[in-house]
Amino acid sequence: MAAMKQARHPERDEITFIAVVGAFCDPIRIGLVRVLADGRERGWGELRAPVAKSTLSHHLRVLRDAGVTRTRQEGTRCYVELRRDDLDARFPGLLDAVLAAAGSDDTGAHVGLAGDAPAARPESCNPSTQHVDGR
Amino acid sequence: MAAMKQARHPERDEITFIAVVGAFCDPIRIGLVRVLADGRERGWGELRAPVAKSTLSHHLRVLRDAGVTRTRQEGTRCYVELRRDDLDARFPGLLDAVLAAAGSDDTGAHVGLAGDAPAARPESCNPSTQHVDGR
DNA sequence: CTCCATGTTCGATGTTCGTAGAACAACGAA
DNA sequence: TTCGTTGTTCTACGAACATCGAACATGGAG
Repeated sequence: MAAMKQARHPERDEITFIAVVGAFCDPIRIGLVRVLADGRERGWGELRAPVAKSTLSHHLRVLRDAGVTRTRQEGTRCYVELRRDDLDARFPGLLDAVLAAAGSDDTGAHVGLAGDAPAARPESCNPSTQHVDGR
Repeated sequence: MAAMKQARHPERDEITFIAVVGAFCDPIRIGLVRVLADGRERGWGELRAPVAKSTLSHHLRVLRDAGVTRTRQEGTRCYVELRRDDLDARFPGLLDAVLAAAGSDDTGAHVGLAGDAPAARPESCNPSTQHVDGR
């Protein structure tokens, strides 16, 4: 995989409030959480955020270390998903309230999935023009 | 009052998710919010936090600027209270979820009111009898 | 008016955070 | 093996932040 060592995820009981809230403090990370809010696992490559890949990797690490997401590796790819079950068990209602609040405020709207807003191209595997959009 | 200029509080509609979550990121501020969670207005002097008064002033300002608390001045004293109504209206369920989460984690436990906290204040006595009955 | 108590603001300091580019590591394909 | 893809880690830098002490401003008490 792109990562040599599989970062460890905190156990459910090791998830702390401060770490979780800290993870929610950044618009990029909130956007990522919102993208993952439907419960589906997403590939790294699907994620679209207006930052360098190293920065995106950093944010995903913060989310993972806080126990907000779970990262899985398969071949050269990484897949990320929300740890909704653990978060709901640890802090009941917190995730839902945060998602609702962020949604009503449209926080993190500049984060999305590959092929969304304008003319959503359902073409999944299309390695042609992979130009970095940037905004 | 101790403050020459009355800082303005954001209107309900001006409260943003990021500002609120940012205010919740610090243990001291979470402790303050927890102390105010019972809905009662508290005097500045009642608050007990392990920081310098200028630092406490700073944290109270962050909370106020974020729209989390409301500060009122009377004479030389300041009184602070939680803007629960506005927060609940703006972000339903968020405050309750945060309070529950912080409570279960005991985040900000080192913040309290005059006349309770078990440790760390052997000789708190001030000339002026600051006896607060407390709860 | 002159102290004194109460907070705010300013200046300084050390730390954390978000960000990006470059180097690196691991897997799949040619 | 060599190359291309995919992420992670390293390093660096500027901005933001938490913290404190000192100076200041305001209102009440004497």
